[in-house]
Amino acid sequence: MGHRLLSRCFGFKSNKLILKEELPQFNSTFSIDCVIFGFDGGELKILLIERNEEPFKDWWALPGNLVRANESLDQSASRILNELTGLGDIYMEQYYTFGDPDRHPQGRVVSIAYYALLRLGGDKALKPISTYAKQAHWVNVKDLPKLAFDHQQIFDKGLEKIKRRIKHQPIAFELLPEKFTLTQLQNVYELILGKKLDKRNFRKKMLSFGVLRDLDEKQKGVSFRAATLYRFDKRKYAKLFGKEISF
Amino acid sequence: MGHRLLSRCFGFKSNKLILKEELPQFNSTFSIDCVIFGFDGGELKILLIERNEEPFKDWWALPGNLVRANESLDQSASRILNELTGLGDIYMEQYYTFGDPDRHPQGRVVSIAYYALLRLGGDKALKPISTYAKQAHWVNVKDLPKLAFDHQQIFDKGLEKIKRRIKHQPIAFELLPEKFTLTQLQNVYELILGKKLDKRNFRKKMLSFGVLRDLDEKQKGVSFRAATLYRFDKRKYAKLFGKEISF
DNA sequence: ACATTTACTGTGTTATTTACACTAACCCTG
DNA sequence: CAGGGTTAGTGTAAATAACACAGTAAATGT
Repeated sequence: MGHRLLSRCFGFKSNKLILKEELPQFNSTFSIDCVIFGFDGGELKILLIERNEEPFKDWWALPGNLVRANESLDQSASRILNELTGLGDIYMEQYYTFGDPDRHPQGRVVSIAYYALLRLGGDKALKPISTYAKQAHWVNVKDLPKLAFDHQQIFDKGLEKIKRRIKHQPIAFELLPEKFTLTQLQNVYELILGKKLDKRNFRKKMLSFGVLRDLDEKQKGVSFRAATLYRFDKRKYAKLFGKEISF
Repeated sequence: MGHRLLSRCFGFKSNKLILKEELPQFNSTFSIDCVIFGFDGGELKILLIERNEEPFKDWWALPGNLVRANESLDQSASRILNELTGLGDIYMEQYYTFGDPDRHPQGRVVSIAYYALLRLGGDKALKPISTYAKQAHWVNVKDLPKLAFDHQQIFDKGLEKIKRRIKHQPIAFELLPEKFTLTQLQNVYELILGKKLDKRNFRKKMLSFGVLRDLDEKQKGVSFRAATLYRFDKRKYAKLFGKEISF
């Protein structure tokens, strides 16, 4: 068992009393919780599950799970997302770890939080749910139900993080289809930053970074003037090295 | 024991094979590692310990320890810092969690990383070291030895984080004494950002934020023209709400 | 053709950033 | 006490970025 090794390697004396007090591993574990943001062209949503197990049975919660013995934290987060959505190769980022001793009513569970960003195609089906959840739903971030555990806090911090990040990093594109219009891009910024932006200034600035490729192609299937489509050009972005995008 | 409860609450079936594969808590725990930055007026340093235990006996490492059963992560980080330096009420911030399955040779140890910022008075004695370390030293960040475990990676990420943070948040003052000169403040920015800044522009911008109080007092004990002393004014900073400092 | 809806465009004003070099004050030494 | 050494302290002009603001163009549907 691990405690002997661990106590030695961290220099604790092998006094059982001290061990019981100091070492948490007999009654603890770690999990991943994910704030999975999705954008469907109009609303910013996150994926919530309805729990089918105690504690917090029937409550809504962030998708999460225990970390397996042989997977890294990033792998674990990807797996959780994949198990729910069937998707892989999704942008995810670890942003904070929550570890209050009493955040979980049944033991010490330290939870490492990730956010994910993806685009919601109209037909994106969720995979069948595993036993611990009854169902999963995309919920508008402006209309969240009460959440289990400290998940409201985890969500709040996640939203705060992407607010900061979108100002300097090209993460908005993760929420959009490959081809998008400038208006859609502006929508993403406005939803995440929580404020209206001036259209002309937004377009001027965004184009000035030189990271968008004009596709010479128009939007289709809209009942009004079609907008031109753009694509985010990773090569051009890489060449910005040093210069920072800033909103 | 916790596994039963935990497996239930996360919806795993109580099948021992599955448990062994999926649940890590039998051979795992979590620790805190701290990048403790100190500024002595000239150099930016971090506190390293020389390990006295396997693995990595005799290597230099970041101060760290296991999290105790009843303390929060923040409390644990503060305790580790206090045990080494005797100091309390120090600025600390959690910034990333490292959890590769093989980052620790003797078991799964997920480590939550914190950075701390403090000023080094000339006479700041370190406390006697506990059994797991032979000694602790302040080491210039430009001259770090090879570090144990993945501690180089943990340090790198910590430095990266304070680089970002110092641009928008008033953390530089944590590294300085209460009364400081503008030149000292500029030194801190230059050391952390890793580049020279223009003196006149720096002073102009810094003063324009209106968060420094001119103390009508001069530096003492220098063998040249004495500079005026300033203090960071938290009240004035609080009133900036919304407006952001930016370098 | 007309109404409706969204795409698209430019300029003047103000604030911020940048680049840049000399004098002032103080200490120390001879 | 004069002069050398060292750091403190100061201003301006030019370039760039930020901001406020409104009307025409293009496509669709009736």
